Amino acid sequence: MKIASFNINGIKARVTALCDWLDEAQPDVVVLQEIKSVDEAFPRELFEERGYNVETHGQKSFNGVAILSKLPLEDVRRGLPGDDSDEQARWIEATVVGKQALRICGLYLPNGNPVELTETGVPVAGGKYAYKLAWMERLKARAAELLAEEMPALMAGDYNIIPQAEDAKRPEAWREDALHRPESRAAFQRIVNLGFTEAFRSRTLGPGHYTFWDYQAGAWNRDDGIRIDHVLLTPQAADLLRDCQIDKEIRGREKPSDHVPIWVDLDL
DNA sequence: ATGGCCGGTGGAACCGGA
Repeated sequence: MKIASFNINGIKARVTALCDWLDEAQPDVVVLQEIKSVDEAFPRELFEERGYNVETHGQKSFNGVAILSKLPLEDVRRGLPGDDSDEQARWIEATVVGKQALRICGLYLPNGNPVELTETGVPVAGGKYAYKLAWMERLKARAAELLAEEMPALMAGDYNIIPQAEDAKRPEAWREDALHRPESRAAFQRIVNLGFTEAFRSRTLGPGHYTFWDYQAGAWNRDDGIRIDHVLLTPQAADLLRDCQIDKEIRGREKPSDHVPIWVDLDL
């Protein structure tokens, strides 16, 4: 079963590029981020006519996540638990019903910039960096629940985290950035440390593997990228991992997203 | 980070992104 994650940066602008990639890559399941659309405006027919079941969790203008699945989806949940006042659409999960059930979580983790700190180095309450770190605490809590269920499950999406220096072409440029600051990396590592396997790094070592290239300053032409889209597997899912790849060439096409898909192949 | 952008909104600039 091939399961992909793709931050499309706006469904309206990405209809052609997304459908072309779906037709070629033939993923069984895709989690999408930044659909930037309300549920009613999402062009679900385009995917239904390709055999996908469609579940969305959108909002106007920003954020928004979705799941496309060729197999039936059950027990769909929208919104990351832990803060009822959080209005941002960044989390959707569902169970894919096949021979064996697989729980799939799609996430769009907050960017966190600009980083605002008090004189004592504490993130300013109400600021974007504090929101990012608080969101990651909620993610850790949900992640721990997932592990406790002891079933094949994964959390895939745009984590907006550069885990290690080798995950950026120019790591020094990101040292103080919300994507790579020590607090951000530590929060990501704490989640992995609960018992997850980071799919890509479990199979591919070394620098030069990226999932995002900025539209600005010729970043793509310089291969000035960062690796910020990740797939985290529970032990029961990690045991089924056959492959994990980044579809890099997508970035060089017409009207691309600034992210490219990452996918895993699981033996189920 | 950066020389250089892009998408959405709303119908011009501006916000948000990473």
